[in-house]
Amino acid sequence: MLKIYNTLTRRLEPFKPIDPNNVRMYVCGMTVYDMCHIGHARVLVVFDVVFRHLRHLYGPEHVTYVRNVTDIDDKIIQRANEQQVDIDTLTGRYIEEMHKDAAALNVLPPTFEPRATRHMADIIEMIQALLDKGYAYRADNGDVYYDVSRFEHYGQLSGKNPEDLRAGARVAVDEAKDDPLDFVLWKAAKPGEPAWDSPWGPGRPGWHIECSAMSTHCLGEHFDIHGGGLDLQFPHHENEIAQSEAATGEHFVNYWMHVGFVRVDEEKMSKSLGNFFTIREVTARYQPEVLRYFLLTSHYRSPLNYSDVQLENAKGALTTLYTALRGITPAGEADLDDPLARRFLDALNDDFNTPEALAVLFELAHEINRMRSDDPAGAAGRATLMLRLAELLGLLYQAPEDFLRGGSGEGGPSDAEIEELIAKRNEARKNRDFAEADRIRDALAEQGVILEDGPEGTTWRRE
RNA sequence: GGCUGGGUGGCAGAGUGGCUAUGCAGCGGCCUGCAAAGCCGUGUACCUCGGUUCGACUCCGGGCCCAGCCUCCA
Repeated sequence: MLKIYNTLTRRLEPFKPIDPNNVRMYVCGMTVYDMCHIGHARVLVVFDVVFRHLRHLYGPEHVTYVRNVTDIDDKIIQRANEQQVDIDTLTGRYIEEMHKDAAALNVLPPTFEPRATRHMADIIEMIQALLDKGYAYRADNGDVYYDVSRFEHYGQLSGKNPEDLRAGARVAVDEAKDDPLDFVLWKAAKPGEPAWDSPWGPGRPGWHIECSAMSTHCLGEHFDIHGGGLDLQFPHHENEIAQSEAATGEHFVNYWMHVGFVRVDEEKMSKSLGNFFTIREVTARYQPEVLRYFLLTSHYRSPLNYSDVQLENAKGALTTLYTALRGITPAGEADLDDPLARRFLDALNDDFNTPEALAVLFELAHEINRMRSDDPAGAAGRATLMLRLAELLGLLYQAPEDFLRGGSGEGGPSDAEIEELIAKRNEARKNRDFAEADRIRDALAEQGVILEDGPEGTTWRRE
C-alpha cells in the first residue's frame, strides 16, 4: 500500500486514487527563460520516480501525469527584450533545452505538457468564473485581482493565517489592491508588452491562475496529486487552491507533495542567490546518470547538499552497481515477490524512500558478485531482478560497459588505442615482462583508464 | 516577529523503543605476478538537559544550533 506524505495534512496518508483507472498528477514545471539548474533537476527526477512507481502500481495506461510549462511572465518578457527576440522564440529555445536535460536524466516525458500561452481561453474562463462568483474584482489600473478575504480556507496548505500575513506584509502595498494578500489574476498590458485579448482588455495572466486553469483543463476539477518544489507551497499552491476551489466549488487536490531544496554550502540553490549550477554544467563533467543517482540518494523531502564530493560518491556507487552487472546476461522474469524485491517496493511505497530502495540494489549487487563464478544462472536471475527494480528509479539503464567506459575520457586515449595497449601489455605479461606490463598499466592509469585482470581476460574502465 | 522542517559514525544518508541500513573513504585477510575489481572480517554514530520506560538515537518537554517560508523562485 502506497503512503504519501501530504503537505496539506502534514501526515503520512494511505494513497487512495479517486479513480484507479486514471490516477492523475500535476506538477508545476519550469518557467522557461533560462537553462534548468540542479533544483529543477531534482523536481524532474523525483516526480519521474513517482510517475514510474504509480505506473507500476496502477498500470502504465492508468496514470496521467501533467507537467506544465510557464511560458509567459515578467522574466520571460525581460529576457526576450534583452535578447531582442520574441517570447515564443525565447521560450521555444529553452523548452527544447529543458527537454534535452530531461532526456539526458532519463526522465520520462509527462503525459501532457501544457503551455500557458496555449491555454488562454481556459485561463480567461476561470477568471471570469471567479468574477461572476464574487471572488475577484477589477481594479482601477485595469488588473483583475483575487479577493483573498472571500476564501475561507486561505492559508491551510502553508499553515499561515491571513492576519499574520497582513501584519508581516513586507512588500509595499500595491495601491490597486484592496488587500495586500490579494494577488493578480490578469495583468493589463503595458505598452510594448505581449498581450492577449480578454473581456477586461488586452493583458496577460498571473502565474497562479495558469496552473489552476491548465490542471483543471487536463485533469478535471478534482484530482489526486499536485506537486512541485517546496518554494511553491506558498504562495503559488495556496493561491491555486483558492482559485480552483472558488471557481469550481470542488475540492481541488487530495495529496500535495513538495520536494526539498538543493543546497550549496548549506544555503538554498536559487536563481536570485546566483549560487546555482545548471544541469548542463554538471553533465559536462559527470555522466547524467551520476547526477540522477545523486538526486535520489536522499529522501525527496530532505534538503540535499550539492557538492563535488557528493557527485564523486555517486559515481563510485554507480560504478559498484554496474561492475556487478558487467559480463552478466540477465535471464528470465523478475520475481517481485522475492524478499529483496518486496523490501525495495515497500521502500517506494513508504513515501518514495529512494535511499532505502538504493540500499536494496547494493544487496543484489553483492549477491551477484558472490554467485557469479559458482552459480551463473543464479547471478543472471538476480541481475534481472536488479534491473527490473532499478528501472523504477530510472537507473541502470545503460549497458554496463557503456557506463564504465563512459567516464571523463576527454582528451584521453580512444577505445581502440586502449585495446591496442592492452594487447601489448598482455603480450608482455605472457612473456613475464611485468615491468613493461606495469608500465603500460600505469601509463593508462595516468590518463584515467583503469585495467582489471580477470579470469576472462583484461577489462577496462574510465575513472 | 509568525510559521515549517531538521540536528545520526571521517563524509553522505536511511531507519528503529531492545536485533548489521546502505554508499564512499579506512583497517586486516583471501584472491592476484603485482594491482584493480570482488569476497570475508572490522572500527568509528545517533546536538544538549530533563522526563516516561525494565530499556530511548528512536516517545514527551526545555535549551542550543542549522535550513526554509512569510517577496519572484523547483
